[in-house]
Amino acid sequence: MEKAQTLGVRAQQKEKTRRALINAAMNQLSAETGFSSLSLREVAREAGIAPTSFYRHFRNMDELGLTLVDECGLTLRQLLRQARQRIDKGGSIIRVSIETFMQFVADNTAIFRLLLQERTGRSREFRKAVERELEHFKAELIEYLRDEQGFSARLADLQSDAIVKIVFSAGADCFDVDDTQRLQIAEQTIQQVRLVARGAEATRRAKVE
Amino acid sequence: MEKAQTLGVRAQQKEKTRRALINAAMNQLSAETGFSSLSLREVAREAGIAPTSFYRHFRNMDELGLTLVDECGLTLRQLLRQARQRIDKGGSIIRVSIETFMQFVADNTAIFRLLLQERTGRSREFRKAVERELEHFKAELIEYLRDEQGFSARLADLQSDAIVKIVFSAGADCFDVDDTQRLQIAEQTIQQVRLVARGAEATRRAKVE
DNA sequence: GAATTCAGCGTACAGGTGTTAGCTGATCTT
DNA sequence: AAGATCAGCTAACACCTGTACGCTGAATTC
Repeated sequence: MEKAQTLGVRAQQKEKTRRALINAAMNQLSAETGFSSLSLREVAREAGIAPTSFYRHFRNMDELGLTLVDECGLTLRQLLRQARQRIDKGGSIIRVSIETFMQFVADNTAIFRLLLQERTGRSREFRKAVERELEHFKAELIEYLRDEQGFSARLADLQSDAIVKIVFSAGADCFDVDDTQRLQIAEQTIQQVRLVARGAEATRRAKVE
Repeated sequence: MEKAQTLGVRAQQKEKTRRALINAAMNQLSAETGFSSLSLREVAREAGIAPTSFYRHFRNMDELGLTLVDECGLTLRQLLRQARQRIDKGGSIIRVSIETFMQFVADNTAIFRLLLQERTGRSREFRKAVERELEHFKAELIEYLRDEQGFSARLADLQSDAIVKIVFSAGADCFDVDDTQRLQIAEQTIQQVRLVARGAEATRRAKVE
């Protein structure tokens, strides 16, 4: 709002319909259709503008899609960072992080599905974008494992990679599932991550001795 | 061939064009397009039949897609079973299985991508089908861990689930990658699976004492 | 206050889509 | 040998797609 005032009426309105387009795309994603079978015309229709006006905001649908991927990764990372600050007041970092993650998946199923789907689909550019997001998570995890837990660089990397794979994969399991089942999946994921952590711990000990 | 003789000329020819349709779909999948943006007409064209003749073989494109998913899972499982028989003559089961898996991904990128993609996409029916395939792998792994390695049911389940998640996720990392990088990924995956195994081992010991 | 910018619009086009209906002729059945 | 079956065909349909072109009028700039 504050920022919008300095933006001028024109730019303000433009930003508004840009958001409308993004929201429209997300809405249509929540349905059973994947992003690739989303149509420019339908998105424009739902956003309340003429099909041709779409081009005032994005060069094509792919550009919109990449924007969605970026936004999704960003909000998820912010959420997790907040969660980690919360645990400084006590609590298991594994538990809090995973529960936060699962809550995000439940709240933003459509967009998270986009993330997972485009990881393996469509253009190389899309896959790179998603991979970049996953790398962010991995990097933050590595930092934690090395600095706070004192793991070697190699072991921290190996561990982080495995954990990211497990957690995001578990996120995919939450799609056709109700709340109680989701909690079960979260619980199972927590245990699996602890399994990895324990394995890494054992490996470190074996190397030291 | 032997079976085909007893099938009659008509049914034989029908099976042939059915395969042509399946192959056509796989071919078009190898390109950058996901399954959802595959068209009945184009598939029929590549298979060398009229669009309308498609319906003599599948009720719609989804039915074709489900067939593809089933076939993919089947051949992959056969491959892994063969690999496991080979290791009875010595060799690490983890290494051989994962190397076989990675080789499959390299050889059948298109269809494996379908598997991963439809896991998170399109209709619920598709997701169920893929999930069923993943369950097959998990089940075989559980059996091995419980019977051969003596893990408890719960620990075998937890472990298998984590391993399947890691391995399939690693498969997705192989898409935009050359042979040497693929070998690196395989190596890393092997180490990660060993991490999980070591963690499970440590957990078992802790419980026993 | 005049000139410029530009978000959004309407029209139009060429091409693709899934699907229906009905025909043909080879294969199978009896 | 006669009749039934059925894989594959052509023609046609109603509809949706992305995008090019040029206009309008309000916001912005000078």
